Amino acid sequence: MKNFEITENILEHFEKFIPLSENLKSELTKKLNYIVFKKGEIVLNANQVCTESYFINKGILRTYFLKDGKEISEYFCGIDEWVNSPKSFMQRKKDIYYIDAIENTDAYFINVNDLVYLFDNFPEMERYARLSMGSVFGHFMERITSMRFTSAKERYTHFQKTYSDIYHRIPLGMVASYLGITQETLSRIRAEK
Amino acid sequence: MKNFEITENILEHFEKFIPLSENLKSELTKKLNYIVFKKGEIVLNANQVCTESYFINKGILRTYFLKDGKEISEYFCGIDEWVNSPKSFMQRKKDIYYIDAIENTDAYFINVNDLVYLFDNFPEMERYARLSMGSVFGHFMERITSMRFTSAKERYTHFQKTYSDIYHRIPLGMVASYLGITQETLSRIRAEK
DNA sequence: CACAACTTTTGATCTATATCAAATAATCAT
DNA sequence: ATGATTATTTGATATAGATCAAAAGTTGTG
Repeated sequence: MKNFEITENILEHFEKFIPLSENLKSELTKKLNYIVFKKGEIVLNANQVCTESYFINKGILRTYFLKDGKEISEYFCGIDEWVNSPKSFMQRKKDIYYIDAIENTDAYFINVNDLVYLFDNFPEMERYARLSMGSVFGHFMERITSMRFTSAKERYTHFQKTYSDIYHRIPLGMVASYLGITQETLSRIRAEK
Repeated sequence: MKNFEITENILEHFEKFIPLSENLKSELTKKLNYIVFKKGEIVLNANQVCTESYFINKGILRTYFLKDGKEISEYFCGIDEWVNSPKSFMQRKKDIYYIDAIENTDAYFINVNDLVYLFDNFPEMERYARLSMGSVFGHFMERITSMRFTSAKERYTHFQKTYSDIYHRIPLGMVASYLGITQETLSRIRAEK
């Protein structure tokens, strides 16, 4: 039995991009499920197909991969953001990314088959996907620039800005690998001012 | 008078993602135009709204911006790729990016209003946009990783792979800024092996 | 609540790449 | 073609941030 109240904020999220017909609203409510993760819990393992996309209602999920046995954080997602392993989810392939919960996290999720069903039956969902993806694009470009031409300290400042609501809740080591610097360097940067 | 032969390869490109109805084919043919740029020519200036998206038929276009008076290459596009200033084009805002021609370049182009018309009237175009954007996503993620955790030499090798067909036609200085290293370092990397 | 297991900090080197400077080499316009 | 620009290479030094090592702090669990 689905709780309508629960799905309110995610529906509002869709409505930032497209108008929702009653029909689509009810289909979304049918296809979306709700799940709770405990801090530290693995949401997705590497080397398996990511069949669900998660929309965070509370908490933080992280995508990471292993390089020389160490966890490299790829990105963090907080409230009102979608998380999945992009290539894996869209192409139904295995990929290197893990997803885990940095905090106790509540999320909606939708299965890839149900999403495809929505794409096939509600063209406005295609528009939603195009527009919401577009808004992520700019962030990626900024990050690439940030990685190329700024000092460790500037990158940390930039990180604080782009993740202003959650940055203080993420452990230092994870932030360091996200920024492409060592923990020691990040610790010194934090210490200095 | 539109030359149908000219538009063949771009239509084939669309058909990699979506089936094209005769109707959509004819609309696309109507909305697409053709333009030729000479080597060195500016396609788009910074600080003005990018109203056209270019699909390259021959040659190379480059997106770059200025940092401390120096050109920083953002990306290069060769045959069968779309080029525009993403934020500017999608949000009709001014942005910092320039586009110029690295070689004599022939391209189709479409105006943003015509593209919106197509999105509004052909839902399959929304799907095309979603799918083709998705394929760029993976490249962005790889590049971010490449920037964070690899040496200058590895980055150059990665660059040669991702731009295997055009990398040797791009001047060294432009490649260096794309990789986030100095010309001197890149020159030494090239010299060594 | 105590001790084991992480996480963060601090300190001492080391190194890849930047920076500065100048010499060649390639390209372009007259 | 020929000199003027512009791009690339080569050399000498400087430095941000890595690496290695160990201490201090924090967190979670029986």
